Amino acid sequence: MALEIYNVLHRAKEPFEPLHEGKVNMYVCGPTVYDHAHIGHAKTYVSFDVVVRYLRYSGYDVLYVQNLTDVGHLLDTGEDRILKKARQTQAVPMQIVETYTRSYFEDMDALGVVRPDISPRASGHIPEQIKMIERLIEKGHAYVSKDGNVYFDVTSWPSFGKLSNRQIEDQQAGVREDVREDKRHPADFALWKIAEPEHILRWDSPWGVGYPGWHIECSAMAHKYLGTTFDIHGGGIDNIFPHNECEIAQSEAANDAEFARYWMLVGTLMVPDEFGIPTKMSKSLGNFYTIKDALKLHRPEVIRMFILGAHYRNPIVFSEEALDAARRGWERIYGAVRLTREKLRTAPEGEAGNAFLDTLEQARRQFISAMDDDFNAPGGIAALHELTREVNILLNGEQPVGRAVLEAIDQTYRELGGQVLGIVPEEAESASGSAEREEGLIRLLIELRAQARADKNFQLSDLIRDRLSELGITVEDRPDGTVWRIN
RNA sequence: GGCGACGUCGCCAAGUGGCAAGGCAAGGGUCUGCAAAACCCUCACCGUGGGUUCGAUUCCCACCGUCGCCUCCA
Repeated sequence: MALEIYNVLHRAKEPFEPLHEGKVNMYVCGPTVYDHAHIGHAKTYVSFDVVVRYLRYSGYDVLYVQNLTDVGHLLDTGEDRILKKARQTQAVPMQIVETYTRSYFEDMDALGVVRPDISPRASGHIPEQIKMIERLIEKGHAYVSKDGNVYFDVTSWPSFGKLSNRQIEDQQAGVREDVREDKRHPADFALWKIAEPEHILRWDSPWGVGYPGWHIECSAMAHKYLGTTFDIHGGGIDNIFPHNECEIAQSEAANDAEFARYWMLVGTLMVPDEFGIPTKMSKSLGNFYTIKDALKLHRPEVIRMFILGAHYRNPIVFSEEALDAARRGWERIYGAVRLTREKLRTAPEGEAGNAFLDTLEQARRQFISAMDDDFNAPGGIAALHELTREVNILLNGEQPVGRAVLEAIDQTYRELGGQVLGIVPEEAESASGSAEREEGLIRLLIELRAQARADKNFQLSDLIRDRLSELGITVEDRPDGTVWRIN
């Protein structure tokens, strides 16, 4: 079966057929860089990371663009998020942007999220945005208000609302309307705003000194780097309205062409509130848990395992217990990988045990069939778990296993668990000078302990094991020797 | 009020018109000097009520419940 994607645009799974064979152009809405990223962001970007990795694994040439919003994203009060943070910390706006952009990449790198090919910033694409706004005005889809702001005229675009299936007249008009608004229709949205004196993030434009609306950046930058029509647009489901909807309307109105062909939206990460009711994790609610904090307690692979344990479209509820369960499941898989690599150190040459290659092939097929089904990562992980049982049986059994088979096992884990899902580390632990020395010392202690065990001096052998355990090193005795790992 | 998603074993979570993956936890074994790990065994009739069908957890309707969005949020 070939790849199918659930297209939010049509609320159905559809065979994936890129515009240009073998090539995928993809855009994902990135973060607003005014604070550290939290694990809700991790869910979205790890999810799309796996999408990109799997597409590449499947042989597609992917161009992945993910923007950074650094201007125009306003608060209820009308204040720009970036400016507010700058005022609070007595910094200039671009310092804030730089600080949190670096923080964002630091977190994503730590989580093993492959960087987008292009990470365009809104503030770096003001001319492109102005140009698009001009086109919209020319075509009669936007107007300059009496206060000098430019708005998109939703009544000029009948298909407005097609992604979220909303009829503008059905919405409760004025629910959160700004009383100062000078729009023709409550649903009209800002393309360009005239800057108040204190609004120092400002640019010249045909309509006066001001700044772009939030939505126009994605349309302008997607157009610049991916063309008028591209394959996949991704983001969090919480931005389906108004943001994604506005992107579609203004892009299709300006370019006379379909915007994105497949829309993929990721379910929200929730966190229990004080009463235990799941609530969306968000910066504004203040109930967020930063990626940096999560990484202090958990390995990146475990955080990925937690996120990928549910299908990307579904919401997940965050808790330490859930992360803990993910950790145990991950340890099971990684334990088999480690055992494989340990055996590889001393494996005999040859094809012994090569009947196992069928099992590997079957696991790969199962994995691919899950991932081809709208990137069903939980199904992919299940395939890995089932493989892991077979690997454990093989490696703990009596039959000799040759190097060829061990290498094939390792390779399967590297590709499916490493390359695609990013939950299997490349190498055990890094081999820096001090790490090598540490490893040597641990092996020395294990040798001494083996001697103590041979002498039935269990008091000493247990002492060594206990003291190593206190240092975070677990020792396991196997029939063919002792293995160890750092917790 | 409108739009959308969801409700599957103690917990997490896939899935299918024809006897319900996987993980965690739990109980019982095997192995071990003792552990640990691993392996084996045990552990669900799919929110409620209707309907369609030879047959529904899977399709349709209603209801109950939960969440998201309705111009701050990945």
